[in-house]
Formats: sequence, C-alpha cells, structure tokens
Amino acid sequence: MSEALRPAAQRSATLEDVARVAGVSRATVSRVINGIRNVDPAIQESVRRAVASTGYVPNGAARSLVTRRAGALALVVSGSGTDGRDEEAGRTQVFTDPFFGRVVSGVFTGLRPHGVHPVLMLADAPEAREQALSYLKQGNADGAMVVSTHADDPMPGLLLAAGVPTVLFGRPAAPLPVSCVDLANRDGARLAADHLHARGRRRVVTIAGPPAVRAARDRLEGFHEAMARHGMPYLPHAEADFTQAGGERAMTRLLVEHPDLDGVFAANDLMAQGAVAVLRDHGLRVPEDVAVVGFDDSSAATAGRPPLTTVRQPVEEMAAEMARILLDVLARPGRGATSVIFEPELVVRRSS
Amino acid sequence: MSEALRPAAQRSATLEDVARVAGVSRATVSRVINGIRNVDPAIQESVRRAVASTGYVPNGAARSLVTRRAGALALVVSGSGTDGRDEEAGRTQVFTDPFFGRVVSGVFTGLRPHGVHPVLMLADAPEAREQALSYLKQGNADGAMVVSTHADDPMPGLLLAAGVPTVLFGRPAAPLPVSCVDLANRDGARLAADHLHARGRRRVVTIAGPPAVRAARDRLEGFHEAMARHGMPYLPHAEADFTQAGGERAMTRLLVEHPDLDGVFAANDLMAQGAVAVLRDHGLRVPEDVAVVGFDDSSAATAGRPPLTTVRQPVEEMAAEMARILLDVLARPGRGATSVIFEPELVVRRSS
DNA sequence: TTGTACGCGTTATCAA
DNA sequence: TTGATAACGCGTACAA
Repeated sequence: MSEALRPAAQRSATLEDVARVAGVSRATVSRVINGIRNVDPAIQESVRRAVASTGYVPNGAARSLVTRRAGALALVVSGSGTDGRDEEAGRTQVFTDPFFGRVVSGVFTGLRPHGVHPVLMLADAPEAREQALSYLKQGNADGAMVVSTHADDPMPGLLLAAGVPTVLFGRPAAPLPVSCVDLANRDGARLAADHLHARGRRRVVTIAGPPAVRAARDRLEGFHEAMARHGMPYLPHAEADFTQAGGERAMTRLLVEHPDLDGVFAANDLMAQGAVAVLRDHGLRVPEDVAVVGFDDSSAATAGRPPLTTVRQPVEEMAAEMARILLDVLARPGRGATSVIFEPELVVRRSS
Repeated sequence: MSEALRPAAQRSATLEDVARVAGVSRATVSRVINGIRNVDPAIQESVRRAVASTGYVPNGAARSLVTRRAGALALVVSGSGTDGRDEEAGRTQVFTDPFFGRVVSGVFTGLRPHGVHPVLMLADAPEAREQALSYLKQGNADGAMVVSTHADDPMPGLLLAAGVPTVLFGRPAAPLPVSCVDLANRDGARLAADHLHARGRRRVVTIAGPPAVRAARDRLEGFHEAMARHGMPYLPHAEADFTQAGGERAMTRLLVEHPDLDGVFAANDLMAQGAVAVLRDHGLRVPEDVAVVGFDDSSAATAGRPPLTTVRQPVEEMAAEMARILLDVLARPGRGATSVIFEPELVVRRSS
C-alpha cells in the first residue's frame, strides 16, 4: 500500500547514515560507538553530533549476528509440570511463591551492572522444554540460569548437551559438570534442630517438602540426623508441596496422629505459616504449646502472627552470584565449573 | 590459541550446510524450514533429513536481521525507584508481591501459544529507564508490556515516542493513545462498599494505596462515592504502600483515632491481611467486631485467618489479554489503540 | 517448483 | 589514524 499509511515508517538511521552525516566511513563511526581508542578527538566529536542528530541506535540483530552475542541471558524456571492441576493455576503458584520473586530480584542485582536483561522461560512440560531449548540454541540468549524444582529435571543435562553455558540454582541431581550456587541445606536443618532441642522440645514433627526436590530431601535428612544426635532418632514427618495450603493439610494430619507434639520444623516458611494457622485453629498457642521453625526467611516469615523463627537462605545473594558466575563463564569460556555454597543462618523470632 | 583448546567449537550448521547435504539450494531449505508451501514433498523429506543429520538450528540474529522481528517481548516493571530504601530490598518487595507473579503467569498464558518469551526489564530509575529504552530501540524486543506503579510514570510516553508497540496494564495517567487492559476499579470498590453496608457496618474506615497509583485513587474514590450514596459521606482513611507492613501501620493509626470502627476496606489483600493481624493483636474479632474486605483476590486472601472477603481482580486473565493485544498490534500495525476493561467481582469469605 | 542474487546493519581485517 | 571490504546467516523478489 501507500507509504503514506505508515507515517513514521522512517527506516531508522543506520551506521551508514551517521557516517554520511559526519563525513567519515562506517568503520570510524563503529569505532566511536564501541569506544575503541585511536580515533581523532575532533572526529569523535563530530560523530557524536551526527549520532545525536540522526537519532541513531545500533541494530541489535546485526550486531549480534557478527559478535555472536545476544546480550541477553535466560532465567529458566524448570518445573515438573502441573501435576494434573489447572495449568495456569500451577504457574501462578510458582511465580507467586516469594522464592521466585527473590530469585528475580537477585538476578537483576547481578545483571544490571552489565546492562543485560533476563528473558524468562518456563520449562514445565516437554514441549515447553523443547521450545526453550531451541530458543537458546538459536542464540537468542547467551546462557541460562536454571532454577529447577525436580531433582530429576532433565533440563540441566539438555542444556549442557546443547553447549549452552549454564548455571544452576541448587546442585544438580546427577553429578553434572555444571556451575551452581546452593545452600548448605543440611546445615540449615541442623540449626533448626539444635534450636528446637535447646528450647526443650522433645516431641517434634517435620513438614517436609516434595521428596523429588533435592533441597527438600536434604533439609529433612539434615534435620533427622541432628535430632538423632540429640537422642531422637525417630521423628514423624509429613510431606507437602511447599505451599501454605499443603502445609496446613500436613499439619492437620500430624496433629491427628500426634496430638501431643510440641515442636514443628517445616521445610519452608509458607508451609510453616500454614502450620501455625492450623495449630491456632486447634486452640494451640505458638510458641507456648508448640514451637514452629520455618526455612528461607522469606516475606512469609514476617507476614503472620507470630513472626516465624526460620533458617535464612540468602536467595537474593545466591541469585546474584548465579548471574555473576554465568557472566564470568561467558567472559572467559573454557573454565571449569564453579560452585558456591552459601551458609544458612538461624533467625530467631517469636514462633519458637 | 590452538583450536584444540576449544573442542566442540564446531561452527554450528548453517542453511548452506544443510543445502549442501540435501543437494538443493539455500532458498529451498529456507522454504522448508519456514513451512512455505510449493515444495516438492520428496525434497521436503530429504531436507528434513539433512536438517536432522546436521543438527541445524536457525540463527536467531540473522533471521531477525532480515525479518526485523526479535521474537521476544518486553515485560517492563516500571516503578518509581525505591524511595530511599535499600535498592534490592525494594526490588524484592516488588517481585515478591503476588500481583507480579500473577502478571507473569498470565503473560505466559498469552505468549506461549506463539512461542514468544518475555524479557524482564525493571525501569525503576532514570538510568534503568534509559537502558531499557535503548534495549528496545535496538530492536531486541518487538514490543513492550508495561506495568507501572506510579501514575506519573514517564515510561509509557517514552515508549510511545520511541515508536515501540506498547500495551499497558492499567490505564495511562495522561490520555495517551496507547492500548491497555485495566480493571473497573471504581466498580470494585463499590462492591466492597455495598457489601460492608449490607453487613450493617456503619463505622467504616479505608486503608488506601499510594495516591500516586491511579488504581489506588480509583478504589478510594469509588469506595467513598458508594458510601456517600449510603449516607456516609465522610470516611476516615489512611494511606499505605500496598504492603502488609504498611497495612499494619495504617490499621494501627486508624485504630487509635477511631477505636469504635466496625469495618475496614483495604485497597489490596496484602494490606487487608496486615489489618486483620493488627485487629486481632488488639483483641478484636474479625468479622464479629470488625469486618474486613480486601482487594485483588490474591493468594494473600486465603493465606491468613480468617480468609478474606475481597474484590477479585482477574490479574492472570488481564495479563494474558495484554499479551494478546500486543501480539495483535504486532501482527497488524497501524490499528488504533485497544483497551479492555475487566469487571471485578466480590468474593465473600469469612472476614466480613 | 526451484535456484540466483541481493540486502539486512554490524564488526573486523587489512591496507593505506 | 582511517577507509575499503569481506564476512555474519538468513529471507525473498525475481528469474528460470
């Protein structure tokens, strides 16, 4: 149709245009733009003027075609699919979890100084995984940060096989040669155990996370180990799904089977919050009757009443480090895998 | 250095390679890849085989250089900066809010069918805005979905001026010719008002959101209008920042000034949750002594005790629609701005 | 239906 | 220090 229909269809200025205006060659303009030295200051100035007057902005595609850099990194949320539930509800569940928000926040902290943006990818089903993988193989992102929920998540392996620079949040299940950041989950659980024991709790139960999640298993095992050292080798526990509702259901079951319990350790704050709610529903006082300890020190820990004693996981710092590691791998490839393990910390509040 | 140091540095296959293997021209391979008809089935087959054997994957940069399409859309969180607080803490605040998670979830719903991924951008300060803007101008994303917190956010205007296809979550403050999705916030507030009035509450207070947020203002005004129609023209209100902690502070203040209040309307669920906590701290029963109504129907509404009566904002649907509109604008440009207003719905739970 | 050939906007190499 | 010029990998008129 007529050009008139697209008023501002003005092909945006190219290097060529700037060069013409400045009266130099494309190459020189490119050098100025990319801050390469060896350019006459006077020429630099006139080029800058030309850039301003033409409103020139480099074309990202052309640039990455030749540099082989996309200037973007993927943040892959690699899940297990939404076990039969409504698909969108499952997604909302994942993205609404404070954990996800903290990861995003930390990633920004790590990426911002480099002017890189994260592209979000959800790999929660085979097709979605393929889609994400092909997107990465196309070079639309230079590397991937992966936070996966299931221990048997195939994504890390697939990325590695595809040669995509990758860093994981959480150690890989199989011993893959891949960089990662993680928390010393067992240590964290031990802190909780020692604390509950020191508080004189002797009938303690655990609300564990999904056994398919490595961090969940580590927390459970670490807790049980520590309690065993305190002379309490057999502890009841119920499994839940890291949600508050799941925590409520688990607490309800445990309360039926062990009405005399006096301490609860939950593998994350959301479930701990659910536990507190159920305990109070049953007329039990927290912490007088039952002490509750959570895990993560997320916003959920301070949202309820009473605020939760919890094991702090510095998610933001970890995510920022994950981003930095990836950036580093990109900057000088060929280096071996790095892994950084963070130490948890007990935060005592009023629930214990 | 020596090539040997980079084992798998094998330049990935190009169209050219595939063509050679299949014994056809680049053009034909391209046609097969892009599903263009008029290709002999036999040739199609041999091309596919060649693609498989070479492990060919199209190069995104080269492709978008010629198609002028990035295949990515930006999700811009355009804030006001972190009013003096710690920068990362403010970010975590934003990303941890259930609202953000729901937006992300909905965006995925809208984008997934088209194989497009959202690249996340945080424009919470002048530099960040510039960075985001230039990223978009470089063509790294084909359009932007903007959820901005402040009414006087310059981002929509800047994007429009830059010619970036844009859709807003929430009407623009100034009457810009830009597409958007929004909620009929005043109607929602009216639902809450009518409900509280029907419940016989006559000493009602409001916890409003930041006046700089348009939705917050609309909810406050809508509530007051409706209450005025019920014969209660003057209602006390306190302003907070949409966080639970803010809600707690506001509730505390209101309680001091109006110890006899019997109803609270909060402009979002997080603040309502905070209000409930404070009310219970003061020995007041919800809903017997004080009825509380929230807004959003986010996960916070069902997290606490009692679960909140609230005005449902279908954030996921709205975000999905925002994505679809943007996709549509991209598909056929030159169309006027579309705006879709969603209707809120009262969800009665036990807090009122 | 297939192939040829050009252009997309940069960066980078090599002379000058 | 600067300027030609060759890639980079792909889509697509146009010709065959």
